Amino acid sequence: MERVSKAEVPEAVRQRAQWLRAEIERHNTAYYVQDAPLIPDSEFDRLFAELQDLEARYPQLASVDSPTLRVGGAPRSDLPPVRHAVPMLSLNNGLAESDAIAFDERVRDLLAKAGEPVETVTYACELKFDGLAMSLRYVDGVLELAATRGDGTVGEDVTPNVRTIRSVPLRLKDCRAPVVEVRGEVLMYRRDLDRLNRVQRESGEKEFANPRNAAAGSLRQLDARITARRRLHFFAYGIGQLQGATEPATHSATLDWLQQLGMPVCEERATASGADGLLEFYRNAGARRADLPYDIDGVVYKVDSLRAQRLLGFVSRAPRFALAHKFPPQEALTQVLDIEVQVGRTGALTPVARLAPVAVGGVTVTNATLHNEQEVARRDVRVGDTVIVRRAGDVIPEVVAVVLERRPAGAQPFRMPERCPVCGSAVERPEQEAVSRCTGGLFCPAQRKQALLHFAGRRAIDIDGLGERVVDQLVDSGLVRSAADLYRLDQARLAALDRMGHKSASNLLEAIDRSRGTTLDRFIFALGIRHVGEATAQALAAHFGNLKALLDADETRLLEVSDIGPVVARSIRHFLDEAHNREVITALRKAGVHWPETSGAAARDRGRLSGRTFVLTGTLEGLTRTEAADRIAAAGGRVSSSVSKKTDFVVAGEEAGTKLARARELGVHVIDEAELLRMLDGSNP
DNA sequence: GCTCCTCGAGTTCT
DNA sequence: CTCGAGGAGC
Repeated sequence: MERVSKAEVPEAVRQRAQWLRAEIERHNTAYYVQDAPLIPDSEFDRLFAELQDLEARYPQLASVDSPTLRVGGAPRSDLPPVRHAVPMLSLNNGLAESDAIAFDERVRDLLAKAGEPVETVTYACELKFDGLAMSLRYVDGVLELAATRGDGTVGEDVTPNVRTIRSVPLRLKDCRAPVVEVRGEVLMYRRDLDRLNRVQRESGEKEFANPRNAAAGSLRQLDARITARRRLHFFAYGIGQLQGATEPATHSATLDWLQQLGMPVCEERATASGADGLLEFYRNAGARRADLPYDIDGVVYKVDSLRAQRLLGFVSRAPRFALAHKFPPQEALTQVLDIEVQVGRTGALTPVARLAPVAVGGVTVTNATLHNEQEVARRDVRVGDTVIVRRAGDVIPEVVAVVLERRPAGAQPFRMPERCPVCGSAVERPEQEAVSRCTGGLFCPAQRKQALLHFAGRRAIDIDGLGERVVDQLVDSGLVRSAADLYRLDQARLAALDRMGHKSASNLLEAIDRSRGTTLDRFIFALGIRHVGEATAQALAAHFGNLKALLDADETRLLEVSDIGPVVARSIRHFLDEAHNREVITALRKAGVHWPETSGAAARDRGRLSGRTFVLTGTLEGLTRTEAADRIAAAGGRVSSSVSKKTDFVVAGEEAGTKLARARELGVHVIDEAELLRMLDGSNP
């Protein structure tokens, strides 16, 4: 045997630990004291985990003042402090499924060591809300004190504010216990946050980055009337101090009891057996996540038996009987490598942030739109900045905020170029409009390319295989200048292009040929007239019946079409008066593009769905959305894009989103795909 | 003149 | 999917 000297702590490690401590303290202050987090939770958790890991490997590093031994920061001074009778602890975190499995193993291990082995542990599973932890003290059944968690020992008195939350009972039902402290979470529903942020934006106040900050900011208002205007919710998930009553024997029974007392308890809870049960709950919650009206950042497992909980006890800052199993972060930090300006079909210039690739919510994000100049200015995003990127319930990533303190020296504010980055034409921004536009028109290659892509689009002329790559090549090589040129392409010239084999060339030619047979509304839509989208194109086609009537119509005639007003009429007339556009239309017809024509308003709705308005949402099984829309239209029905009182039916498929929710709100009839098919078949008009 | 309803346009990634 | 703005109805 040999004596092993105490492991030296390398200097680099010591310095890293010191830096981590300072950094964590700083963020704690920002988060708890200033209500203004500098970095996303996921980033904070990562720093915290790294420090914990270092301290575990080099125990000499652990000091009494290490932030790993504390729960949070100091309470803000302008609200009265409250000392919790029973401390409010935080939970250990896990991200991977293996963390849940390890948790279950550890629990069984410890219970066995404590002399009470259990084969399969029963757990109470709940959602982990993205809100603010709160303790409500009821004395003789009456709400007497409401306090935030603060640092876990001392929080802040926010009683007047909490009284304004409608779901918090001011008096418990049939409660004989002299003192009950209810622990739970205050949170804000997503739609209420959106509403609040709109108000903040309009009044020039700062917006809240997420529901938790909004809840915290709202609760800490010194004027409770402001809190009352912000719609907050409360869910109870446990008990602190309890006098004059015995706590039920299991955690799930405690929640039932709280519910009987009139406390709001989230219905999304269950008991689960063993690690498999935990993972099932986790996956289930993950799938339901987008449907919930509030944000959750994971789930919580607690050993259900209170007796077992007591045996397991606590480590320094968290109970051993509970685990917070988090979802992959929806927010991440990354760097803005560049801000590029894209040119759209109408010449609109859109600044886009090129980002260092970063994983958010399961995908790698490299781009995020910055919408327009005002938007960039509002967030003051600059090249070189470190930014918080979020992929919320929806799919499209957005830059939430800039981490100002990581801005490199000399970073320049973004300026919209005065000349189009593609064609060099002047850029104009009409007074009072948000978007800047390239004035180059079809002279600008970018606009020409976008116009071609629009023309070839699925909902327009529908040329399969004519994507961005091919259009780029066709335009750059000078083969194609307008949509009409597409119909003059031949095998030899196509195959001469890069990465265009014989097979794909003939496929494309075939698709172009197929597209010759179309309908008038698709043709009108394909032209890409400003302010004329699918619906307006359909209205025009139905009203005029043939192309000549449309070409000959003056503004007054156009105004007779429903849904067409002065702005749209002028835009159509302007487009059709342009010699170039007339030439392209003529050339297209000469090239054999054709459609059935009628003499005018003859084709009146006679279908069995005539007069009915439909809205499609979610993924249908047998039909694509486009097919369903076409068939409804063919039967005389109308397909609209948003749900309102005037909607007759909402057709909901899998993973239906906000439209379904709105339909329920308005009491609009919701049907499924099978029912739609029955209506189309006519068995049930 | 105000308000609600719809449509158009722009956008990400697999 | 969301925002902004055009259209229509009150």
